[in-house]
Amino acid sequence: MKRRKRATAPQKRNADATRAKILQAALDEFSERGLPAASTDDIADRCGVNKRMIYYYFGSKEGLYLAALESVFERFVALEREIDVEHLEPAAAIEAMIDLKIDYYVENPHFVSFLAMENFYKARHLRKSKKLHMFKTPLTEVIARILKRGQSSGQFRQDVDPVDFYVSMCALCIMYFSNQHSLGAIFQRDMMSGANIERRRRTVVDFVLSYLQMTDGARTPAPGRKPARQAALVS
Amino acid sequence: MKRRKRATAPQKRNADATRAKILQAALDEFSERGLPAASTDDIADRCGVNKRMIYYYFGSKEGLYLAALESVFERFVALEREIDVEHLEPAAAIEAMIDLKIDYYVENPHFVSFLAMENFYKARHLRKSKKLHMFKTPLTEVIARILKRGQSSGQFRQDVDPVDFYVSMCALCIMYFSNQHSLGAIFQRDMMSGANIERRRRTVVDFVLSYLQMTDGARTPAPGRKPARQAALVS
DNA sequence: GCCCCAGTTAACTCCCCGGTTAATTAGAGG
DNA sequence: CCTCTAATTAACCGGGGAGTTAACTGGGGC
Repeated sequence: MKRRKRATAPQKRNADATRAKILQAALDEFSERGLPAASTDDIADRCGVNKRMIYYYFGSKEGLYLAALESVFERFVALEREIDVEHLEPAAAIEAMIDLKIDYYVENPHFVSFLAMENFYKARHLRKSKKLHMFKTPLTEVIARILKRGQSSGQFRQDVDPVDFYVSMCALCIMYFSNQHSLGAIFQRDMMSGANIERRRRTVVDFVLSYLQMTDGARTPAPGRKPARQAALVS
Repeated sequence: MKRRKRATAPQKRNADATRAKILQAALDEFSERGLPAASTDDIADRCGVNKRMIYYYFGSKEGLYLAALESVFERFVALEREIDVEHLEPAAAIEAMIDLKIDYYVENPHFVSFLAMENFYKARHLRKSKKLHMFKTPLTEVIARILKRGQSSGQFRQDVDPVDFYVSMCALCIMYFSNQHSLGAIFQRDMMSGANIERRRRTVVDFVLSYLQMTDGARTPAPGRKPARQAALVS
């Protein structure tokens, strides 16, 4: 009799529920303390599961970390895949994407933490992930289409590389959150107050649309612009 | 006879040299492995100094980390303090600041690492620093002056908050480097190739100047812009 | 030439933590 | 009701790493 399937009160002997509880606890622990400082004992305590279960389901601490990392990225990319802005005016579509990103960062600090952590460790684990190919953000293609629409209607400039543009948009959105603590400490501001977040949102939209709507070549070139200094660069 | 002062071959019994060697090793170790994974034994080995010396000079692993963090920030702020762009045209001055930042990030990955690490740990150590007040970047004032010049000559838009603007400029510059590994893995690009860095430099300058030179109100407002959603925000 | 202490050393302690062993039990299938 | 296995548990192990102890020494001051 498999009367109770799962989803009711998860008591004893429920593989999926146990796995899920561990994963959630890992998400919390890793994003709070970081990979090296996180302890498997604490993760087990957090979710009231025997430590051995971590090794039973995830093999090792690193295996658990990788699973947590993947789950965070999967959810993020899934959201970006859902967005539908094809029916919007190009400028409104760009704005909608910025809103999506900022809202996501506000509501999912776990993602911001994992991204920062993973970059600190040179994306060692991300690169190892078999799901890496799934993490290529679908937004670059959405952006490419929006840009094309905006360009053919004459609203947007012509010389925009979608990936490069995506990085810029992303930078304007995420850095405020990923660096909120140093910025907050140095400028003595509460970066997470509603008013400040809204101000940020407006600035980002303003920046991005200014760039896109700037007529090609209209920008005053700085006089005496020195050529790119390749010599100073590594590799 | 204090014949050899220091700076020649630093052999035995040289407090300053020992302290400096430890600090340098700490810089390397912490930025490579992170605060929790860094080991005092390894730091001692790295610079050929007895582990006890770390405790003699810095009190604890955390004390050493704080000293390293402060030294990294001090050097960064010192550089920003040195820059002189008052003689340049406003647009060229902005460009010079962007160049300064990008060059610095390219040449000082330690700074990028420490900044990311410190933010991951919610700026816990930075906030504890007695030198925190020294880390308020002098660039915001420089920026304020440049903006004023650009505004009175009619080249720049009027409604720009210096701190907000600084954050945006900084975001466009640093995120490319702080997130180089995840971006590189996902987009399969070598973010640190000379050509890609130069492309980045041009894009950032383009973004920032487009924003500043955008005539107030010239930007097409997106139709149907929904009002700011305060409700969705935390606190 | 001697004293004294800042600077240096090796050896040690203790505990935390990742991972393992082996025994135990819930419950599905026959 | 019995069996067999997936799931769960407690107890244990070994290594690494932060921090300490106490002995020692180079060299400046007198």
